[in-house]
Amino acid sequence: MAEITKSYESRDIEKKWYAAWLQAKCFSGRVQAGREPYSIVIPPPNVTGVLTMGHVLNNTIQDILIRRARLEGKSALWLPGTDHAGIATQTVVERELRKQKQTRHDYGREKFVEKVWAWRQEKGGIILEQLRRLGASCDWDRTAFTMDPAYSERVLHVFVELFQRGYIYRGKRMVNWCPASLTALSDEEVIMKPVNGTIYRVRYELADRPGTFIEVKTTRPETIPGDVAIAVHPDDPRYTAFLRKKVRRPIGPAAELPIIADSAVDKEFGSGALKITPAHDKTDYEIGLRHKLLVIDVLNPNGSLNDLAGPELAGMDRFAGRKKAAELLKATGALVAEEPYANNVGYSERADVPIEPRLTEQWWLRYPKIEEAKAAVRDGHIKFYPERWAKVYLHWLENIQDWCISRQLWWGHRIPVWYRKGADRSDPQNWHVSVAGPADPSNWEQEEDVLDTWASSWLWPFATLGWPDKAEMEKAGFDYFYPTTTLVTGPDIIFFWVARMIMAGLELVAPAADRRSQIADRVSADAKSNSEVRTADSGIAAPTSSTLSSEQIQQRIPFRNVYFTGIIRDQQGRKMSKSLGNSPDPLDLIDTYGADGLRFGIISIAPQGQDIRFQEDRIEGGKNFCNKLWNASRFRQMSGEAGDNSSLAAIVARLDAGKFDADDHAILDRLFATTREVDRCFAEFEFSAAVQALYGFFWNDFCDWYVEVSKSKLQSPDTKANCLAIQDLVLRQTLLLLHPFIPFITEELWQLLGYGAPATFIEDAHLENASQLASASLMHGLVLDHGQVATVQGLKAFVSQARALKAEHNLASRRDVKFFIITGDHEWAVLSANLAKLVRLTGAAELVRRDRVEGAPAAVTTLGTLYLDLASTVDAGVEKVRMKKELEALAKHIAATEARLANEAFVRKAPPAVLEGARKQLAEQQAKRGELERLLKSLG
RNA sequence: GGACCUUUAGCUCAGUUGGUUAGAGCGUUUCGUUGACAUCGAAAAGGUCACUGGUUCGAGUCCAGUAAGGUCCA
Repeated sequence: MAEITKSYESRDIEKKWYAAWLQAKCFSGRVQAGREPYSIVIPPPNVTGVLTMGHVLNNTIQDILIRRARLEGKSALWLPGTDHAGIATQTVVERELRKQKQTRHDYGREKFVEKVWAWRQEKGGIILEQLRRLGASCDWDRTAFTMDPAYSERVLHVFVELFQRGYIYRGKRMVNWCPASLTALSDEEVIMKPVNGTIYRVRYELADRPGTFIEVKTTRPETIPGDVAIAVHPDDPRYTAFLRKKVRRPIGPAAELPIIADSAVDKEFGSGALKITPAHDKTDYEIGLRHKLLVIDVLNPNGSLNDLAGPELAGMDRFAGRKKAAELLKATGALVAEEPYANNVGYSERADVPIEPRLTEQWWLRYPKIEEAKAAVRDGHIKFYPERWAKVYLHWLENIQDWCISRQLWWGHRIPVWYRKGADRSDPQNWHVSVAGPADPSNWEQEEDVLDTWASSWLWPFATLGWPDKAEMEKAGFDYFYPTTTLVTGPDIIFFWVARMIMAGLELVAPAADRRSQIADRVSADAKSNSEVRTADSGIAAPTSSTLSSEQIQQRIPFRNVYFTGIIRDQQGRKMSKSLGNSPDPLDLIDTYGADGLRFGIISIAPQGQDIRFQEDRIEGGKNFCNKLWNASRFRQMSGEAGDNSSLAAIVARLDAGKFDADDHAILDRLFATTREVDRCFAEFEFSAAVQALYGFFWNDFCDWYVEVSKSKLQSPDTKANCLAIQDLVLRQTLLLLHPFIPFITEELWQLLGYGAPATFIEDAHLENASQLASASLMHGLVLDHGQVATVQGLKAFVSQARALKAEHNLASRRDVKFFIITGDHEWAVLSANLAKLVRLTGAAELVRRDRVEGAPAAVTTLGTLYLDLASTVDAGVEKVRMKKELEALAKHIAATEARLANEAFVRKAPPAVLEGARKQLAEQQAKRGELERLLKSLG
């Protein structure tokens, strides 16, 4: 067996083991009869993405779950991939073209898309490579991409299917238009931002009564050329006389605008009159519809003003146009005032420019299975961690709006709709909707728009598992792995992705049982539908008009648990972002601290459901922990020959129950308790608590105490073998418990210490839970004495007080000091049974029982009064001050405890255990006070 | 305007159904290289648990309100 080197060097070890795992196909998700499946689909990062701290956290958690599942004997699948990120990717490639003074139009659609593919081949998906550095144990052979031919076909199938089911329609409606990306956006892609702007008070002159005006307030004077009316509330007495009169449009092409009454007008806002510009405001558009008003669009798609805005404004950018419009209004005397105004403006999420409400033809989706989607979460078929996100989710579903799924982009899934050439596109008679396209393509032209990226990734959990093709599903193990077990993602995409996947699964996925009955149904029915996707062998669920049953919901949902991570912030609490440059590069962190160090560090600062303030020193702490683990293993290796380490049973067989002392009982008791605690943490998705429990156990209980007492036990041939067996038992279990968190170092140490069968990996071992551990040891006659934990606590406190006594007298480095102790027979029995360890741990020459000690510094412990043999050098004055201080603190505690016990209500109502505890405490405190007082007196 | 979250040591955070003297890591001070580890060890200092009121024998923990900061939705 190779020797463990003095310090842990992560780099080579990580490389070595990742390659070995890949070679052995450790990560491939296989259907294994008799094993419970555990599956996760990765939230597909953008193909343009690079690894951020958010990815590190998110993917580390997924890897932890997957690796733990493997150790528990489950058959685990972690399915990786990327999405094509329509706008982002197209923008990246267009930016490159712009450097050569070219646009996508110089290439044309087909050539441009080829260019994007070329970019993707060369540079896309870097992030998947980076995940390997982190140790992610994804089944890379299954790597999916939303633009893969097979995946694309599934996306189009779904479009056709939902179209046929009546969920998809085409319509001219107001959309959120991004003037930078030149495409429509869904409501979710619009971010409301508070903006400090200006509001303009503008007066419109009545056409038939010059000199009389009606005043409105607007933040957008550049749209006045698009005004078609002035609206007031029908019940507003100020304006009754004005109804049906006309005003002159103050700028832009001359026109007379009717004054109309509509109850949508807010009487309280401004003067109570509203200018109506149907092309550029959603409310105005609706008012316009009600009053059959014209729509005058004065903007070009890129946000500049067009000819309809009039010669003074035409060609100007909308913001320049706003200023110019204000000047024009001023010049004509129509501008009453400009006032500062704070309001919320919608911004494009990707391009970060204000969006324009714009009337365009788009494809819309009416969401399917909304009620079932609510029930799935409300009734606990899908569990959210932390739970509170369920409220956010349900609230969104309560107020859900149709989804604009078309995008005016070239990179994406082109909508599978063809229009008859030269015919009216708004008439469905002239449409052909299918995946394959029309039989006579020369008579048709395909829809130019592509689908929203989320309209492909909402199928991710099942489209990556071969759905809906029966043969592909079989190959991918669909019936075994679906519904997936857990989804790990950020709460920022709860609407974008999580909710939509749930609805998609509920509408579209036919689980095995359903598929069988569907086939039966279709055989009996005379197959009227000749739809290409409705084959009896398809995984697509048949359309249902009735509400899904609870059982159907359980089978169709895409995942059972959703874990929402926190958001990683910088020291000032700001979100980490590329533009702020406040995000460390995870790869640098891996270079500095190791992948394990980074993983351990990030998990230790990520409590469930809370945002995380990033601290590099915690990552350093992760590295230090790895080093500690390394060196404790090294100590084990240097302490003596490895016995039979090849299995838990072999190690347990080496335990000798007759040789157990208090420390042996206590460390195993703590090991079992820690195993239980980590179990609980996994059940409740509390990863940072698990890491803390493991850290505390390993560093404090094992290294600081058990390894130290081992140094005495190993000196004696009588206790050595048992002590080494205990160390092996603890190290073996600790490595298993830690492996999901820090996979590389645990694999290396597992191998170096010989805990596995030859040519196996740590993941081939089975992780025993606490009761399995206990029964394994019971088989060898070992019954753990829980009471010894308290004995060891007493010994620890004793050592600590002895050390403090030395430190207070500046003796930390001296080992020749002698301790005396005055104590009872029972206490002395405990002390003498552990004497060699105690002498070593306190750094003393010896510890001697005495009946009397005079004038020496002392400490009162539960095991007796401890004296430092320094009678000649001690400063009685300083000692007295120290003891008086201690007595003061003690007096306070005694008073508090006495008060509690004097309270009749407490004695009557408190549970017996609490009462007993308080009495015992009081007795101990009083005894200690008595002893301290005696010591003080003896100092004179 | 609605919903949710946060407020505990100098900093970043734990604190599970209320129950001994509220914990950890980092930082700070002092001491220490004795054969696992200086990526370490020992000791110490450091907290009116945001505020006010309530429930209770007992509140960091439960309830109500207030304040400050943050997130999402409209």
